[in-house]
Amino acid sequence: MVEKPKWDMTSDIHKYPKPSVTVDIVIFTVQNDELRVLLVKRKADLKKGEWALPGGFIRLDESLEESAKRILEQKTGVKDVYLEQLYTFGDPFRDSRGRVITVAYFALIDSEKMKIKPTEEVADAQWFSVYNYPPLAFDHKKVLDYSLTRLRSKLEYTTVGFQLLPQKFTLTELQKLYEVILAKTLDKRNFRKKIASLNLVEQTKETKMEGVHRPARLYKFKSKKFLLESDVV
Amino acid sequence: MVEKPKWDMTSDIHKYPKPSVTVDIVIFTVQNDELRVLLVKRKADLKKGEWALPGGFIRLDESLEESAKRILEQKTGVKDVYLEQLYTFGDPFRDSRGRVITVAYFALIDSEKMKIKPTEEVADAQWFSVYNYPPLAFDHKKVLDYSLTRLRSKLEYTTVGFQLLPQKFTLTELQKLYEVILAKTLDKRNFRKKIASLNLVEQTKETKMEGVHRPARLYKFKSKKFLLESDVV
DNA sequence: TACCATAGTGTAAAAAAAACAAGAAGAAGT
DNA sequence: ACTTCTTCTTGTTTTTTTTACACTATGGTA
Repeated sequence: MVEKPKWDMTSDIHKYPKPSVTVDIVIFTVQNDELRVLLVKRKADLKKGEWALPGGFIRLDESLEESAKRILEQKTGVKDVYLEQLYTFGDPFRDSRGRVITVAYFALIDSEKMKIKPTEEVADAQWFSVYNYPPLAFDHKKVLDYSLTRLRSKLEYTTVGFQLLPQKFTLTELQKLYEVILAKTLDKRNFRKKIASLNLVEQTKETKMEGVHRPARLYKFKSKKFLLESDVV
Repeated sequence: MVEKPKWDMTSDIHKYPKPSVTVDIVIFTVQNDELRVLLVKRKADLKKGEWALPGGFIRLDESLEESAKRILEQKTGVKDVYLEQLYTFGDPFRDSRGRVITVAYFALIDSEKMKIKPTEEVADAQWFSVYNYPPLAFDHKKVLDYSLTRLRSKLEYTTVGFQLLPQKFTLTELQKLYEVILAKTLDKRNFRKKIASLNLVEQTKETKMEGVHRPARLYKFKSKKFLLESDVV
């Protein structure tokens, strides 16, 4: 066992007042043709019973992203999801208990993973439509609004959207996903032409029957790595 | 004088360990057809004499943006510049003195304002080409790299670039600005067509003589407010 | 085998982006 | 006053990208 490196606690920097720092995560999924966000009912002293974004205090020996992953796993039981830093909110009085700065992340979870059974920790977590959710504690509405804008924007010029689908999916499902998030309808032929031109997906030999009609071809992403390439900035 | 509101210091949240939080600013300007960044020589105990991004510890009663503005003014003597939150860096050991999380901002200063005489505070600040600057302390190279990517990206789909020019400017100056930041040449006629179609600038009646040749028409932005409209996300 | 519902596909028009060159204007030198 | 020098200014054609739009294919069920 390696002894963890420590800091120079005698340094002058420790004379500056320190704020609390939390990580809050906006976790999106698409379920039943609806864009949903995960909210938790607060147990902590302040604002008990109110709904809020899942979050928690960072630990000093983990990076911000590690904090986010830890909290994400605690609250949802899932790992290995798309996670991206969103923005840092730090109004002095956004929390009456103290100066609390929160680094907001957004996460995308595909509908398969999302079905994972809730642990005890997760008991009071619930999915809400982004168009219809209860009042939120702190400035979490602002955080949610902002992340929704960002998600829509990134959907247009990156491939983040793919993170919300299971490994194999039909083109209609993919299109529906875009339509649900962007809240507008898209032309089927143009959409397929676009996807084809991006050269990111390939046919499988499987099909999927969804009702009493012609079954749809299943597709898969060509490469997982490739997905993040265009996500810089 | 109004008594400042305070926090509930008895709350449980104060039992969680707190990191130090700083704000670092990547201040860009364009000078002599070069994209430059402002760096300061460190006076503090650690890494004394090394170059770093201007920055400082936040105060608990000011917002992050207020902190950034304060530090910006201390270091450059200028106010009212374009300022945008970039990213928050928080690797546990990015600073050996303690856990220090830094919220990075980037600022754009036009070449006129930039000429402001340095105060004592600013004595050891210096502009460097983004292609040729000294080794930086901490993870500031990473911060600078990231902000450069972001600046280039935003230049393509927003009007941030206009922040780097004085009130009145020629179209050639505007084009040169884009060329310098994007590090590529642009077609003069297409560039002007584009600018015209954006409908953001208007002719003035003045011209500017730059050498022994035909003088160029000066333009100005139609509205300052308008500039930020497309800067969401 | 007829019906139902969605899957799957191509072409033409419009808009946006890229490629490309010549005359205009002012200053300086003759 | 006119020639020269250097940058300013402007338009058309081609290519690429985006949008609009409608019919046939397929498998299951009645």
